[in-house]
Amino acid sequence: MSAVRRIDELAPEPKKAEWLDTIIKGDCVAALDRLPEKSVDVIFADPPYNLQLGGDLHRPDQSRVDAVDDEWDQFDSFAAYDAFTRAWMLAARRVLKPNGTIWVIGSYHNIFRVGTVMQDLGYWLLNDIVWRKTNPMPNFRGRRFQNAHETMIWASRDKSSKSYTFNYEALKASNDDVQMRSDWLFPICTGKERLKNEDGGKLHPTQKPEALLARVMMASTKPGDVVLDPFFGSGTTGAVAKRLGRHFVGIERQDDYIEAASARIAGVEPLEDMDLAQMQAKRAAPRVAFGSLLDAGLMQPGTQLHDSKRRWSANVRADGTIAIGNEAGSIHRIGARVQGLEACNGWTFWHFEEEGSLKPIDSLRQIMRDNMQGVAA
Amino acid sequence: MSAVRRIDELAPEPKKAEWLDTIIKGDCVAALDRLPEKSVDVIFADPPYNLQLGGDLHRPDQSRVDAVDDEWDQFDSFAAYDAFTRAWMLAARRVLKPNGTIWVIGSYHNIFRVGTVMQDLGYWLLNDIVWRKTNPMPNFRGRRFQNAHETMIWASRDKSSKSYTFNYEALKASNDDVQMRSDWLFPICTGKERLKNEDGGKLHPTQKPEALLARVMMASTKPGDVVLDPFFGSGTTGAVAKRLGRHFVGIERQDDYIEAASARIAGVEPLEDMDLAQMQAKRAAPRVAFGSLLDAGLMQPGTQLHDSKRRWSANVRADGTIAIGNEAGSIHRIGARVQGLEACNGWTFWHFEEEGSLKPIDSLRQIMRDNMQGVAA
DNA sequence: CGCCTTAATGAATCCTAAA
DNA sequence: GTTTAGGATTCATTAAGGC
Repeated sequence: MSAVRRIDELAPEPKKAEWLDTIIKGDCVAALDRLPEKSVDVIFADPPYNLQLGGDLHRPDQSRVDAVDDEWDQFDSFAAYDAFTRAWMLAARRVLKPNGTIWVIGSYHNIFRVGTVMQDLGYWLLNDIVWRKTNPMPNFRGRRFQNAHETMIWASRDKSSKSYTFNYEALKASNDDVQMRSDWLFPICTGKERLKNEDGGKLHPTQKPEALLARVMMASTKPGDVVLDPFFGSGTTGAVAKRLGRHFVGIERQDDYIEAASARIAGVEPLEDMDLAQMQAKRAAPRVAFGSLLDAGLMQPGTQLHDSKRRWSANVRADGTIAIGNEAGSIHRIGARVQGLEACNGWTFWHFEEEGSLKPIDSLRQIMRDNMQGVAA
Repeated sequence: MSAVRRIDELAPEPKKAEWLDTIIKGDCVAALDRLPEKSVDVIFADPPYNLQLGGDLHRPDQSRVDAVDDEWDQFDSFAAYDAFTRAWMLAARRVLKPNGTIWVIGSYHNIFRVGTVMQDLGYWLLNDIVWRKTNPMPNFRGRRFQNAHETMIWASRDKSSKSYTFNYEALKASNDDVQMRSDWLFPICTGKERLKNEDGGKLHPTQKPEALLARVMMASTKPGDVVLDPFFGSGTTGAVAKRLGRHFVGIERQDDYIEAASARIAGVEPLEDMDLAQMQAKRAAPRVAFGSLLDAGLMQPGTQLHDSKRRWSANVRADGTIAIGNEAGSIHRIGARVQGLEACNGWTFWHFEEEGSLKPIDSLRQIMRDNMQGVAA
């Protein structure tokens, strides 16, 4: 059980080892401003949305808002919340790697303002995810629908960042081989998982279930990634990150939360590397050129290739192209041309004859890849 | 079958009989400005989503996705979209009765801006409702979660309006005697319900299902109420209003939509009063994904799975896949692979050890389903 | 007519490494 | 920064066509 370090005052330009897997005490904007730019892979944020933010609310003109003053009107309070949101989101964006992504969770009270600010700051929305609660609090007055969900926004740092982490294949495999949808079903955090205070009451009003964070991290991070939570609270982000072999950084203002989160995370046992291994994505598999099948002797020049229904046939040539009559080109281009399509995956389109039946040439590529295993790229 | 009147130029200060159950041609702000203030009970609005699509998108079979690229969905910037939204929402608010409510539907492209504008204008948000689609379009490139829902915002005119219509008891009775949640499950609009153009293609790119509108009206209107739709389109709001014994007003710019909506509504037969009560929600059998067993703590990463005769063993990984050596995949794919089969039901094939005997993992699925009782899948 | 196979399609911000 | 080319990617439902 390794203790969790706490940082009361982060030094300017700190080394990574100083802040990794720590909880930083303080205001989230001030702490974020001390962290190096482009240093975290994913941010998970559960910002407050009640307007009593302990005097931290400032109007856009920097005048301070008294959060319990009934006199300021609705517009003032929304503007103050927007300014607060803009401030921490801007600071968070500086810290995020160019291909990093951010998750923000909220309810209808604040999520629309959060989403608007995100778009205005240049974040590029990837999905909005609905957390459907199996056991939500009932509506007691019977004047509205039971508020049975919360909303998460998942966004990349920029419109142009395309290489963000998304473990599509693993998510699909874990979901009975159909792609993961934007609506997730989880129970709210109760029972032994819920941290209690000395009175036996709940320590934190909005502790999120670990299962929710686990799916977030399994979807959008790799083992060893750094996950930052600027509103650390009870430390769910840290606990799940540690269990899943990810690094965390938490920022939190309240001492009681920091203490509880530290103890909680210290008690977490990380999973074995073997259990954390990532399912190999096809698009990440080593590139195999069709010509290399000839080099390896798995395919001979002059072999006839056919599509699965033998509508078309092509001839393999010694230079790694295939030809139909006078037309020659890659397995992909010729496959596309015969079908009159823009594109075609030649590996799955073309087949060769073996023992009387047609087998896709992709099976030969698999043999190539198996042979390459253990050979440095 | 009563014809639907069309109004090309609404007179100033028109009598109610002039505009009730009509379709007004023109820009929605101009038309709204002609209607009397505080004259409609509920507004349902399906504004442009500002989709901001890039190039073409193709399905894996290379067919092209017919995208929403209509002129009315093009905006130069978020600011332009905000201005458009503020204008029509302000005009709509003048027309709404003090105890009236408004529904606005959108996706993550626009709904955050819509919600922000609503709050800024003084609308008081009552719920955000998630329309979960049973049959959404997949994500074809595997780069995001399948976008499987849209969001509706339900709001009253003012924070102070308390006497808005909400048929709590009727909804609860129609929902197996549990209160209606904020997540609703409906199929998208297809089949015979979908209006077609002369070419047999879809008449309108975003026609909403009648079931969705029916629940909206059953929840928030009384028979005889007036429902206004400022983006009338194919006239779903009018068709459902007429069927449910409510009045409608539609505003629409395009002649072809007005004509189709008129014919559609003229063919609607209003329900008998008696039948109005029994609008029932459809429930689906809950589908359980293997990964959700891990989420729920019923299965731990690192657990060994075996077939019933212990010929093969596999290791459960944290991402919800299982692995034998280097090969990882879903319970179904790995089960199929070890047997050399095309397919396999992993739920019945794989077992785990408990108290010395092997139990199928399907028994854990049953526990999940029991826990999920009452929550539509 | 029924049964089985194939095709079509829906509010979509949907690729990426190498040259 | 650009362009080029390899080659990876889909779920539920309706409707039409074949036999």
